[in-house]
Amino acid sequence: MAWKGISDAVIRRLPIYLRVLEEVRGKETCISSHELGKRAGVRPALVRKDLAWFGEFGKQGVGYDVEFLQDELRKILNLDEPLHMALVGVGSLGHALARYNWRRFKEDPLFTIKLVALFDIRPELIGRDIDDVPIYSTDEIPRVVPENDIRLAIVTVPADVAQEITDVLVQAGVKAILNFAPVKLDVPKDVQVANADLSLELQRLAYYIGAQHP
Amino acid sequence: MAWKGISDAVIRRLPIYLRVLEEVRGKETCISSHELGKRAGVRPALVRKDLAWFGEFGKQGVGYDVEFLQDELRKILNLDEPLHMALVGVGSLGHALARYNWRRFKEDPLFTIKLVALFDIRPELIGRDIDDVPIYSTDEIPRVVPENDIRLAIVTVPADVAQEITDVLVQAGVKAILNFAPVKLDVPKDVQVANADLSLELQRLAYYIGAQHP
DNA sequence: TAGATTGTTAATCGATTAACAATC
DNA sequence: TAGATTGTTAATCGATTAACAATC
Repeated sequence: MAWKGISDAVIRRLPIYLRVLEEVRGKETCISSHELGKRAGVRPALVRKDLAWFGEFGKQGVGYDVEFLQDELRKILNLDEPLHMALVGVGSLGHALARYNWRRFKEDPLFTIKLVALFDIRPELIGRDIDDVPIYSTDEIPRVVPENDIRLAIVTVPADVAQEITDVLVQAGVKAILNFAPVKLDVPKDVQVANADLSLELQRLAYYIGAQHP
Repeated sequence: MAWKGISDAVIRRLPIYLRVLEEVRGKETCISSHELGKRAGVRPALVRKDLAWFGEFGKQGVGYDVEFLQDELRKILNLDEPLHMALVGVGSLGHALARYNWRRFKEDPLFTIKLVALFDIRPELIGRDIDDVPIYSTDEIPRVVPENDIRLAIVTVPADVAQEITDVLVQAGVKAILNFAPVKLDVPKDVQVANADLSLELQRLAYYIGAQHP
């Protein structure tokens, strides 16, 4: 689905709501913005405002139908159909994430993000697979990405080649990147990057240590 | 060091500035807010405002002394002295992060966050080590954490035990947690949590796929 | 019906940006 | 000195919260 001009702050909360709905599903058929907010760590007014951007999903005096809202949120987030993902850089972190994602996908039928290709530069890895996901040469990105309709990629390559790999991925049609390399990636405006920069997070956390910060 | 009431939005940018300074160091002795901002992806006015919270580090007409500013930022972030960290949950992700962090620490003398203990529940792992960092039983957290002055922890345990482990860590004196488990952790106000929730990030990215979002 | 809860508007809060006097 | 750039104030922008009429 496609909405325009909705703030990323809103979009970030939708997957959190989705997680709460998944927890609640089966136990309750209906949930109020108050309850949903409490479990998500968000004020009820903000829950209602967030949802109202996309439609009128609730009933006054009652709340939101859990399954209905879940379906709607999944449509909004493009999680109602399989989404093909690649991972570039099968080092120890890449390897771990490949296995992690695969397990997630196997266990949860609602997790539609499917890892379909791995890429690495090392010849000894190419042609092998991890949990049935094949490892290709990075040279093959321009062929394999379009062929498999891959739109999403995880980047776990060393910092010094991250930009280069990103350019190739974007050129091949990737629209969103989860970046673990400690670099700010330059991408066209129609490509989204989420940074999972562990060093930055750890350095930030360090600030809150040592003193009695409230 | 201890400052009060400074927004987390500001703190999050300091490690980014620090990274830029590290890149520039040796090449330039001085850097302007304009140049620092350009490399960090932040407007110059905001760079100056961020730094001004902590002191007057610049010189009019000149800019900021690179090494001096680096030192100051490192003091502010508590990165001027070693900081001991633990990792709980030596699964494939935990294992990868343990190796990653260790390498980072070895290679970069300025990276002072030191991984000193690993914890897991599986008997076959206990007593072994990863790159010389010993694996203890999770039962040992209450003893090992204070003994090693561990203030920071990475949590890579399954979701259903993450809260329980967190409670034990906090009880033992941990002040900041980098959480990879897909759960919202409840902690006292004086403990900071940074979430590295990959599922949430991937689901967010999914939103930006499929339509021509600007 | 009476109580509860939505969707929405207006008020508040906080963060970013623009502008500029001070000064190196 | 003249040009450049800081630290800081005021203006703007955007996001959150509070309040409430509508209505199930």
